[in-house]
Amino acid sequence: MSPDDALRTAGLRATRQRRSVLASLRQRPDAVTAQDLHAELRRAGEPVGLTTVYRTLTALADAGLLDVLPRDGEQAFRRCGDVHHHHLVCETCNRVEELSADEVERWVSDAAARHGFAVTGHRADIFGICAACRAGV
Amino acid sequence: MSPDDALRTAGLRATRQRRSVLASLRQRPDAVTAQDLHAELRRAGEPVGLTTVYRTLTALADAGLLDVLPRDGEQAFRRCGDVHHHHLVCETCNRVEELSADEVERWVSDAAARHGFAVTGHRADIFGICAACRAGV
DNA sequence: GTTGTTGCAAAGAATTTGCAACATA
DNA sequence: TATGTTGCAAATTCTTTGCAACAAC
Repeated sequence: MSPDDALRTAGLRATRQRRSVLASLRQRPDAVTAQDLHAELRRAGEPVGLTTVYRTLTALADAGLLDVLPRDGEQAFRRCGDVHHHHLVCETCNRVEELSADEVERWVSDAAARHGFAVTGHRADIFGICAACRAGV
Repeated sequence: MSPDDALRTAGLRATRQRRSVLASLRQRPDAVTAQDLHAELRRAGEPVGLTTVYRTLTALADAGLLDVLPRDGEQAFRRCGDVHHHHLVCETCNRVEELSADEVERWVSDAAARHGFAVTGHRADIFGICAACRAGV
């Protein structure tokens, strides 16, 4: 999905600021804070008001285009490709890898059905230490 | 695990305030905010300073006894029975049911091994609408 | 042109810290 | 008794809002 498509999906106009925010999010697989993203854009010479960063991230998260994670006292956002969230997270370098998982899909349907739930989404994260970090890189 | 054991595990002394916080957490399956927990304890006639609530929740989360979730702009905490987190969350009433799942355990090991990760933990959440909420209760 | 968006400054909340009195082991 | 804990008030963030200038459709 292109940045402009994403914005359309969220019912937002395509502005320079929002494109910058989306472009930055696309490049990073890990979660980022509004404060950090604001600082990063400023460093990159594409200044966007902190207020706008907050409003854009919140709007995208409301539209279901971003996941929200807690990150010591702050809210961190990360893009989520689709309705299914399967991640492998390194607790040392915070890098995130996407996973695909048929077993999980099946488990989700079965478990929800057993409990009488209508599924709207799911998330499966594995936390660990990646090979590079274990090697001390 | 008893409240006092939990505190010992976290390397904390057993005080009246911390026991109150833990007792309150035990009774609720859903996540709670430091602010809300503080108000609740005050209503229950077991006043604990807001500062202490924050410090206790943070310490327990650091010790791995609590999960931290984002809850619009605030951090919500919920107890997690063990290292495995499998929840069925109703997006309407926010009730949380615990799940067990062998399929998920297997998937976790396999996926991590394929990517060279050393697993430290995992989490699998299913979001949906529970039967009661769908019935309009 | 109409309506949505931006960003500043200010307000509002959440969370943390300093420190003296107090409780636990 | 030695050390960890509490809670108040103050200080620090993080996040939201009011509003006038500006940009997208």
